Amino acid sequence: MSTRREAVRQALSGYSGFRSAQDLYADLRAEGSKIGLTTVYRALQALSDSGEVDVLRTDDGEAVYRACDTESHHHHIVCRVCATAVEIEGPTVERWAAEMGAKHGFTGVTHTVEVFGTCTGCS
Amino acid sequence: MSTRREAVRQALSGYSGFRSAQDLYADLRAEGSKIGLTTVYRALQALSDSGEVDVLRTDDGEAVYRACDTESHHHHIVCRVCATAVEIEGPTVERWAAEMGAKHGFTGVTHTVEVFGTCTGCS
DNA sequence: CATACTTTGACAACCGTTTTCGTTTTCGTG
DNA sequence: CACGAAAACGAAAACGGTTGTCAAAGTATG
Ligand SMILES: [Zn+2]
Ligand SMILES: [Zn+2]
Ligand SMILES: [Zn+2]
Ligand SMILES: [Zn+2]
Repeated sequence: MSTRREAVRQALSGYSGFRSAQDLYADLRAEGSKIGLTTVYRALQALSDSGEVDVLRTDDGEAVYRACDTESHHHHIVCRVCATAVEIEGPTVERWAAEMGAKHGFTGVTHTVEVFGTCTGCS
Repeated sequence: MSTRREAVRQALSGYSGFRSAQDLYADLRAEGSKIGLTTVYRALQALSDSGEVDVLRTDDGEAVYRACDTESHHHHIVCRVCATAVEIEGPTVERWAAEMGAKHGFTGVTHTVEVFGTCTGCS
């Protein structure tokens, strides 16, 4: 694990919500780092490949990242205002997705689930 | 409803799966239409605003559209190979999302759910 | 026709992301 | 420590999907 990648990981860990590559780049530069945008992208790609961070696309196509507490499969409920994310797990939705796949004859079924709302602090 | 917008809607209706703006543009030009790419984007935006088509983002950030059978809230199971989509509904997942929101004190809870797999024809 | 209003499409601009490529840093070895 | 190979780095250019611009074409109304 290179120093730069570690810096990106730490910058991301400082937030409880999702953060874009450009946000993280700005954060790191603001605190004096001489890191390049390219390296931020590379670090995030590597971290997401290894399952250490979650990635999702916003409605306008931007990729946002989050350092998750667990590497096992889970989902998030994200505040629309402050972007704070809470990790949620649910056998219910896992079972439901699998059943839906089986019911329609699909194999190798996966799913993406995101829940949005306004958190207690923001409402 | 202008002629162009109707043409886009029909081009989209011809498929059972999700289709990108550029795909639809190519389709229309291939069948002789002189439509411009800008107009395709405008038509899709209008159609999605009015709830007549569903939009989602692929993992690489491209927006894909689908003319849905119903305008009410529902989800899809999409074939990873041929992009055919089947509409699915489930009180289970709706209830689960609402419960998760309530449990963590979130208000105005919404959700996005996509299921992927390989359909019978492609596996 | 004349006028006002809307729709269209070629083209350029935009913006997040990826590629390129020359430089710097890191690391194993003598 | 010195050396060379390999990996990491960052600036700038390229890329690709999407959106903005603006003049031309279409449409309705009187
Ligand atoms: Zn909040
Ligand atoms: Zn799941
Ligand atoms: Zn298929
Ligand atoms: Zn739902």
